[in-house]
Amino acid sequence: MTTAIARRDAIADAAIATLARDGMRGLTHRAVDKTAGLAEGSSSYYFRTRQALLEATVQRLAALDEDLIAPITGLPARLRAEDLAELMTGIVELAVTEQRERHLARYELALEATRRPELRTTLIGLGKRYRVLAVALLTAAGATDPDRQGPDLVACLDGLMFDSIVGVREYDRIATRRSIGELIAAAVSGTPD
Amino acid sequence: MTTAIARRDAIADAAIATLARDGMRGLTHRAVDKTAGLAEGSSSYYFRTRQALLEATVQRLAALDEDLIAPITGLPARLRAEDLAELMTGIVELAVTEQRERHLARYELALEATRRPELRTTLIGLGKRYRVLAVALLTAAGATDPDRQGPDLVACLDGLMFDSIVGVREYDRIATRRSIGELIAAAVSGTPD
DNA sequence: TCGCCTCCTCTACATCTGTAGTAGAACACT
DNA sequence: AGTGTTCTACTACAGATGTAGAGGAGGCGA
Repeated sequence: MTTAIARRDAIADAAIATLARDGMRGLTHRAVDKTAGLAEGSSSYYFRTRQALLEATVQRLAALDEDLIAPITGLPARLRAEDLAELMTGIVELAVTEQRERHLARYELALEATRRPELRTTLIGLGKRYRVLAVALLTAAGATDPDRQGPDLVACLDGLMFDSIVGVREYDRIATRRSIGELIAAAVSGTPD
Repeated sequence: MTTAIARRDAIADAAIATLARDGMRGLTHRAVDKTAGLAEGSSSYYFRTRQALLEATVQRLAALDEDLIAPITGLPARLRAEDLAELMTGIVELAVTEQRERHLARYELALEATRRPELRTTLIGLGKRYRVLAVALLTAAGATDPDRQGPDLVACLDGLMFDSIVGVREYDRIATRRSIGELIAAAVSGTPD
């Protein structure tokens, strides 16, 4: 049975890779089979409908991200703004380099979720996870209005990532570090209302 | 002849609507015909291949955005940060309400451009347009490093928009206005290096 | 060894899609 | 009016796709 789960994960991983490479249009059972190196019909057997395949893919995506988020949740109650900026820069850097594929798939699925409620609930959960984390971190860093600034920060970082991932702008760690530092500094020593 | 251009624009508009409603997967010649209220085969006649249809769609998108950008370029050399924030808030508000459809299509095409160089060049041009404008506006507002902060600001605003457009977060003008004000304030009175 | 059951692969099939050819309508010009 | 030309719409067709069922390989218990 553990093999079946592994097989399902492998298929979901192949779906992520296919999604990143060929987009939503290229995501077919047959393409996933090929990417996974499995016999034709395999993904169609494990996920009988395309909808089921998509749901498994978002869930896999959420699980992968969870592995990244979990270690961070247990941070100290107080945090220097510089350390927070460094942490965020690391996350962004990872996203636009090693995990580029995963995030491309996430953007594809985010758009698809516009039309599929079942995907939306999973993605909303994942988004909330990030936002709660950001609020906690900004609170620990002494932000002026973390409940608003947390979600904003997540959205801004995602925008910067999107730009680096789909745009031409090549990634520049120094500039990114400075930009993120500015964002966090604005939240921490922001103009109080 | 002017009719032919109008017809092409109408088809491209229908393609944008189709893209927003059904995604890249739902963008077929037949679906565009139906959305445009034209006879089957019309879009296939004007844009023989799907690639041609996609190219026309991004170009139409760029033209529509240009109508929005052009009036702003002739702004005064000096600008108060508050006025800039107000301007940007207006643009974002427009994007997430009336122009939601258009921006959904833009995100779809941005992802597709990952795989199609012909789309990429047009979208890159459009992105540059926005970035140059942002640099000019931030310069006029007295930002500390407009060449970096301009593109950053565009990316951040796009991230906020993406969140409002595909996410659950319902749009809140007051909060958005405050967030954008903070972003601009950070750029203007930012920590000098 | 035999029979059974689970898991997987292969195959079938109806439908959809991209693309291009063909025929007719509208129009301009003589 | 007649004729040629351009524009538009319909149709054809090969290939891809979603989905599901049939068949077999391989293990497990008796």
